[in-house]
Parts: sequence; C-alpha cells; structure tokens
Amino acid sequence: MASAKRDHLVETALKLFGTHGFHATGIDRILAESGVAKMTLYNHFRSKDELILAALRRRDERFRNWFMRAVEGRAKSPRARLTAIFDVLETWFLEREFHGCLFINATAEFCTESETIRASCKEHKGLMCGDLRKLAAAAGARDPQALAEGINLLIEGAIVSAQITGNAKPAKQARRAAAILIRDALAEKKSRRRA
Amino acid sequence: MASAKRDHLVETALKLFGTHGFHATGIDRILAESGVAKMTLYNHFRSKDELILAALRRRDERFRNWFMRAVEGRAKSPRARLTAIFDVLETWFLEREFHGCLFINATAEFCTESETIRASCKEHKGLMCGDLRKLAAAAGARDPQALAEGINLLIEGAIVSAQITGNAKPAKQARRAAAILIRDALAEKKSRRRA
DNA sequence: GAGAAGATAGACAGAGTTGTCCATTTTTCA
DNA sequence: TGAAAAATGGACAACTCTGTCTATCTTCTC
Repeated sequence: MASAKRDHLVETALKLFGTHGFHATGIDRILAESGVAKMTLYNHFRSKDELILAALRRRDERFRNWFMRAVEGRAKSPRARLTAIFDVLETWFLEREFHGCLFINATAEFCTESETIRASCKEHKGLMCGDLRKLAAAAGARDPQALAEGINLLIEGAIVSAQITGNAKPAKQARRAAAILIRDALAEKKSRRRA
Repeated sequence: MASAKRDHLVETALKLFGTHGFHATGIDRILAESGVAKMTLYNHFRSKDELILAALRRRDERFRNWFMRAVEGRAKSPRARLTAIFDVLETWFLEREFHGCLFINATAEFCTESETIRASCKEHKGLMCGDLRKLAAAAGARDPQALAEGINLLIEGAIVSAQITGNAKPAKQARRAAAILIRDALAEKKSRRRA
C-alpha cells in the first residue's frame, strides 16, 4: 500500500506544486523530477487531481503538526503560545522555499473547478482554526471563538502579505496586532468591550 | 488608442481570469467570449502576459476607486470609516461573482514566473496600504502606520477566508477585531500600550 | 527457482496551448 | 468619396497537456 514510489511521487509533486503552482506543473515534469514511470503514477492515482489531493492531504498533516509543535516548543503558557504563533510564522516566511500557503494557492487556482480540491483546502483551514480555538480557550480568553477568529485572520493576512511583498515583515506586524487582541480578550471583566 | 475592441478584450479577460483563473483561461476562450478575432488581440497585446497585465491594471484602478468611495459613502468621520471598511468588504463577499482578490490569486498562480505580474500585484497592495494609512492618520491614530498594517492584515485575511470558506462571515470577524485595534490605537496617551 | 506483482520506457491519441500569417472586409476620418 | 487604419476568419505551426496502452524488465515472496 504505502509504496515507496507512491511516496516519492507525492513528495515531488508537493515540492513542484508549491514552487510553480498546480496548472503550471505538468505530470511529465513530476515524473522527470521523481524518475518514476508514467504508468506507475497512473497505477497509484486515477488522475492528476487525485495526486493533487494526496499532496494536499500530506501537506495538511505535515504542516499542522510542524506548526503546532513549533509553537509549543517556543513557549509554555497558552498565552505566550498565542503570540509565539507569529514568531513561528516568521521563521516560515524566511525559508528559502516559502511560496505562501499551498491551500490558499490551490483555492486561488481552482476557483470554479475541482470541488473536492477546494473542500480539502477548506477542511485544512477548519482544522487550523480548531487548534487556535483550543489555544485561545486554554489561555482563558473571554470569548475563545472570537479571539481565534481574529488571530486566524491575522495569520492568513500575514501569509498572503509575506507572499506578495516577498518579505517577512508581515509576521511582526501581525504579532503586534495579535498582542492587542489577546490583551483585550484576556482583560478583566469590568472593562468589558462594547459591541 | 483606447479602442473599443481592446477595451472589450480587457473586460472579458478580467471576468474570465477572475472566475476561472489565469492558466485555466485560454486565449481562445477569451476570444470566443468577446467575439473578437485573434489577430485583433495580438495587435493590441504582445502576449497573453501583457493582456493579464492590462487586466490587472484595470482591476487595480477600478477596485481601489470603488472601494474607497464605498467606504467614504458609508461613514463620514475617519474613525467610522475605518470600521466601515469591513461592511464594504462584506458587500463584496456577498456578490455572486466573488472569487477572492485577483491580485492574491495572480500571485498564487505565478509563484516563480512572470516577475512583472507579481510586481503589479505588489504595487496594488502597496497602494491599498497607502490609502489605509491616510485614513488611519486622519482618524488620529497614535501610530497610523501600525494601525494601517493591522487593518490591512485583517482585510487580506478576511478576503482569503471568505474565498476558502465560501462565506461572508470573515468580514464580520475582521470588523470585530479591527474595532479592538482601532480603539487601542485611538486611546489616550496615559494608557499607552507596552511593547 | 518459479510465479506474481510491480515498475519501466516509449509510443500514441486527442485535445488544448500560444502565437503567426494572409487575404479580405469593415470602419474611420479627412 | 476615397484612402488609411482596424478588424476579421480561418488555417497553420509548434508545442504541451493528460491519460492509455503494450511489451519488457525487476523485484519480491513462497
């Protein structure tokens, strides 16, 4: 089942889709780069779309794992972890191979086709949001859902800003804004925010 | 110069690039949809990339104009306008033809090719940020640059979240977070924020 | 060692891609 | 009205794309 060839294909596809995009990366290029025969690919995957889905699944699993572990490794208290998120983001943006979020990119490319691909992207973002909500709740936020949503928006915004400007600064900008949201969300009840 | 055919081509391309993406939209489709001959296109544009650039330029001009006017029409005071931004975003997200930000999508598709296209996207975002900074300054923010950056990230985040989830809620989430940033940025000096 | 399963190269189909060329028609404008 | 400019349709080149097929070669397991 977990063939080494299949594995290698997914890995190569992941790299190429990330650096060149989905439409711009042809099957032939993936085969050439991975040194695998075409029939081997079509033996493991029904179509290019299925290979894309497999790549997205792997990316989801790997990224969420790496991200949350990195956050946990950087700070111990839930509150500190909430801001550590943005330090981790910055290290990501500074990677040589940073080309934005694969799920955002996939959604952008498959605007109206491939419902399943878009669903996969939506699912990934939903799982990320869930992790954020848990963290916000652990930090004792007044409204964990709202804080998680705010932080999530700052993360997404930082990712696309970093991608477009080719600069890691948005991580620091987001960190600064997030600090304000966090402080507000953890403030004493007496200074309750109006709608 | 400003030929009607050329105009129609840019308009059709804009629509198709927005709904199907750049790579997925072939020249032939644009020609069929617009009812223009191929040689007319290549008479006005050196290549598909140049057509894309023209479409992006038009989009930039039109969008920024529409957006800022809509914001100004919704509120009079600079401070109220800062939050009105997110109401305008919501109306955008609710449009039937909403497929995210064309510039974010273009950056996603042309990760490593077409330097000029990516530069055009970067320029658009820079101009948007400039508008935000002016608004933040007019509202009397302690640090207009920082407030503009925070709001900008929330805008970008809301756009991609709305696109991925297929839902307009992120506009309201961003509005809520922005209100906190704005309140903080306009607070009296005595309650100065710590780093 | 034999047989099954997996992988291979390479040709191939059929469609789609951008871009070129030309002879003809339409439009514009002076 | 008449000349210049613009647009047309359609063929065409050259390439890339996904996906199929076959005959051959490895590799693994019993």
